[in-house]
Amino acid sequence: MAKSESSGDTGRPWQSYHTVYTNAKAGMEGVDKEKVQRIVYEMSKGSKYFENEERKEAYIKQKIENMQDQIAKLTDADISHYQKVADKRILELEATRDLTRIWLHVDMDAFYAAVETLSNPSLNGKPMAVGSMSMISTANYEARRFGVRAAMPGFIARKLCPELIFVPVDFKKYTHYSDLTRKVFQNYDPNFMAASLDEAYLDITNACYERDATGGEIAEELRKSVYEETGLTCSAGVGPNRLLAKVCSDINKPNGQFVLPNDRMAVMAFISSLPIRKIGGIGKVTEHLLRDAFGIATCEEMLQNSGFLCALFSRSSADFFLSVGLGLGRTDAPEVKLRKSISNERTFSATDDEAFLYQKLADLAEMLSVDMKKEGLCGRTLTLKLKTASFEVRTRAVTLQKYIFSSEDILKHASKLLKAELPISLRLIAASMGYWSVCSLLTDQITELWNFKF
Amino acid sequence: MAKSESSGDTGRPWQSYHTVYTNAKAGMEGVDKEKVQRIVYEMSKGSKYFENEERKEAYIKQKIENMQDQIAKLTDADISHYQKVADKRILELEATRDLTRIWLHVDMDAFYAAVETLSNPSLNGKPMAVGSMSMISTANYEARRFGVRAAMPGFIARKLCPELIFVPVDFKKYTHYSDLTRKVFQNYDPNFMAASLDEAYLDITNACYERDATGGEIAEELRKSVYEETGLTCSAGVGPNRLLAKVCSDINKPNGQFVLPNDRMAVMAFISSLPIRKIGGIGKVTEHLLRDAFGIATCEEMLQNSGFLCALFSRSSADFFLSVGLGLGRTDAPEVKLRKSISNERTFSATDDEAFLYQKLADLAEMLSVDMKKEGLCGRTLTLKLKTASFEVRTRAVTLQKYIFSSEDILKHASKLLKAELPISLRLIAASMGYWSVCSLLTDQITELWNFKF
DNA sequence: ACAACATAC
DNA sequence: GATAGTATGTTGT
DNA sequence: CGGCAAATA
DNA sequence: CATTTATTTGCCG
Ligand SMILES: Nc1ncnc2c1ncn2[C@H]1C[C@H](O)[C@@H](COP(=O)(O)OP(=O)(O)OP(=O)(O)O)O1
Ligand SMILES: Nc1ncnc2c1ncn2[C@H]1C[C@H](O)[C@@H](COP(=O)(O)OP(=O)(O)OP(=O)(O)O)O1
Ligand SMILES: [Mg+2]
Ligand SMILES: [Mg+2]
Ligand SMILES: [Mg+2]
Ligand SMILES: [Mg+2]
Repeated sequence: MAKSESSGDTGRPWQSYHTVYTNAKAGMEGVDKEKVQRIVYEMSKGSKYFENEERKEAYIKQKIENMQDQIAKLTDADISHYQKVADKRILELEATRDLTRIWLHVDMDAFYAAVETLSNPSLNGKPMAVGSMSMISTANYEARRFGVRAAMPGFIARKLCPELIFVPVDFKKYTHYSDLTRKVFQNYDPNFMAASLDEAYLDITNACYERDATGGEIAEELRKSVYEETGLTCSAGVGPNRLLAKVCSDINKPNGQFVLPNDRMAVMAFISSLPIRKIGGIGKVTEHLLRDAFGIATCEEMLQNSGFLCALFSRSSADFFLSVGLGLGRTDAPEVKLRKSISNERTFSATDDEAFLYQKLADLAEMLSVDMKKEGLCGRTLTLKLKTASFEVRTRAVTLQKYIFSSEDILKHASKLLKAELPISLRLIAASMGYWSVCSLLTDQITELWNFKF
Repeated sequence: MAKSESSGDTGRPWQSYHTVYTNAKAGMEGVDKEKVQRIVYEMSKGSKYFENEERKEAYIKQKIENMQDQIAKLTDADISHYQKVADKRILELEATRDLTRIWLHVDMDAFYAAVETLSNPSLNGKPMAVGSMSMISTANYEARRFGVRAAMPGFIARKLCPELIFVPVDFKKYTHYSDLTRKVFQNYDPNFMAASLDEAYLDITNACYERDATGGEIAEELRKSVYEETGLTCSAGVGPNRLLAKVCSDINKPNGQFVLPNDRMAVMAFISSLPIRKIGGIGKVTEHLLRDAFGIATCEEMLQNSGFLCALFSRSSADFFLSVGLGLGRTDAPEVKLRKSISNERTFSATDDEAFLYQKLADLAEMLSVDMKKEGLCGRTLTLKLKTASFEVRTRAVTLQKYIFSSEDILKHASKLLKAELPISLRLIAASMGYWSVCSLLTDQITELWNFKF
């Protein structure tokens, strides 16, 4: 037992430090991953952040071990029972398969960085990152060759690439260009679903029919049009559902596309050897958990372990894993969706100075109130989020009788929540409001009331 | 019964919340007391502090009712008995009246604030308070016009006066200026009695004789001299004893003086309509108690109720009340007085973290030990004072066989006292030492021992 | 309803 | 010297 | 002696 | 958000 899997003890400690940004991503092909990993580890080691990551890793390891124990405890009877459940469920899911729609996922290439390069063409060809010494939002492909990645702190990125140019984040620019891309998307699907500033899902079934074009042709045309309107390149994926389209858009990034035909065999072949981590919704923790507890690394292995998955996960999780194994995804028309929460947060250098913390909270309350007023929102649940000096995250919430939106009300209740945690040394505070069912949009009277103040 | 005194139920709840700083004081003449009272109430309402104040008020009310019951139970025989006791005692006290000495009480005007204004003349004319958002030690007269007062928390003061400037406490400055004033006092009475950093009692009988001057003239001269030496103004009261002199010094504050002649008729006239609260030693509770239980509001009413006072109070309290009615006070030469205790205390945000509380106690023990060494003191009674999260105050004491002074000894015994209270959530800890009769000054050997450390 | 996690951009 | 900000969904209590 | 309350600057 | 600190005195059990 102790003989196998003895890596980690043998003098390469960096191999066990995993971060979001030490992962495969488009543009990382020729990178010396070992070297990047080592530098990231050296720069992180000993920091409060690192220590917290270690605690988290230990917690996850524990969780995996618990799951292994549970698996070991399953009787043969259990196993055959859950296998039946799984098989039945697979049939039900299979029955929902819809190969009648053609979905396209489009994702801009190195979006913020590309926009900044348009604004300042002298950046062209040079390794560049958008963000600060503390945090990078994205990097262009030149920088990615050095291992520089979104979500990597700038000071580590600079170590990987000393000539790296830093450009501060400027949201106004990105929303402007985002709007331009969306004008293009509109032409192919008036009901397209924006997933973020730089990506969208389009149901191009009608577009293909109307223009008598294949999905691939539509994708070419759309990408060309986006480039003409914005000067920016993007990548596209075409497939029978949104989940697959998204996977496809990443395959030939940057400035490429990939089409998965609406054919069950093609889908199953595509899926079979696909690493589960490529699927949207499966992140670092789920990847490790499924690998270490079940030996699952590819999507087809989801199906091979379907009984165990049904035995150990909730209905909704098991359904998700099985549909991943089947290459299923949503094909339904996007519904109009209202936001469910609104928040803001700020990081500062850790302190237990209560006057300082209160002032931060007051600032957040004020900003939050302004944002709520801009959208005419009124909420009932207030959540205070705190990150301690040691990176531990806590949330504290209250649900009120009344719907509120003024900074005074927010501050009043948030203060109480904060007070209950004092004394405490913090590096971040967030204020968030939510829980408006429908009725909670600002009533006209209240709107008047605060308009009066302006 | 229910008809009279129905205030408090009728929508003005703030009228029943009394604090030390909602009281008459020099400089509060043009203040809208109702408004101040209301704001103080609004800012306090709902806090832990407020809730504790309510408990205390309820307790006092109970005490007053008990006293009323006792009064009601007095038989005619009791009454005439105690009246005789009182009359006799009044004669005895009257016999001690000494009109041969002239006492002067001098009290600096807005002392800390005035010193801070000397250090930073740009503060001149602006409302300013010395202290923090939690507690104000004093305020200048500009601030007092807004209702800002010593012992008022800063955050309430800011509500009363948004432009209020806060200056942190700086004791070194105040002792320096205090020393300067005392050099002046010395010239008028080499044995003057310092009552605090900013006030003193002087027996100016000799000074008047030597300079062939009246008390008023001496007071003028002294005040002028203090101003010349320090740049600070003060107020003075002159009278036949210390108690009266102190009352007088407040009458024409700031930068004023008042002389009460050494004449029995003048004293009785002065005393007659004087509110008892003006007398040093009669505070909020005694004022309410005497008013609500006996109907006593002025000093002369002390004499009119002398029988009841003797019936219901201890000998020493009754004597004090009667002498107040007679305008008597101490005229004897000040004896050298040794301090009887030495203590320090610290408030922090309430916690039940035992490691934290222990650390606080260790800090206090260390500070206390240092202070004791500075004065060469050694004590035998150690008192631990605790204030719970709900502002309840507790004290726990031990008297030891040995006299101690080292931080280790203090901590050792204080820890035991604290441990016995755990678990507990505290907002303040104090350590105090006392009980050295005479012998308790540091013996030479011990002195050597700790000198060795320096 | 609340709190902690996981995930994504 | 330095590890973000905004939003959503799931799980367990 | 020990605990609490009141008072003051 | 936030209601001090240091000392003395008196009462009660
Ligand atoms: N932690 C983060 N991870 C990814 N993107 C982030 C992050 N924080 C902010 N962003 C912003 C910057 C990106 O330009 C934008 C779009 O993200 P994403 O599409 O994942 O990467 P990208 O467009 O920069 O590069 P590419 O899509 O070519 O891999 O979102
Ligand atoms: N409650 C308190 N807590 C702490 N320090 C105080 C308190 N009250 C007064 N002090 C300090 C600050 C004062 O300047 C100093 C002298 O007090 P005091 O003579 O009563 O007031 P004052 O000198 O500030 O104004 P004035 O005498 O003009 O009314 O003692
Ligand atoms: Mg992108
Ligand atoms: Mg994207
Ligand atoms: Mg004074
Ligand atoms: Mg004074």
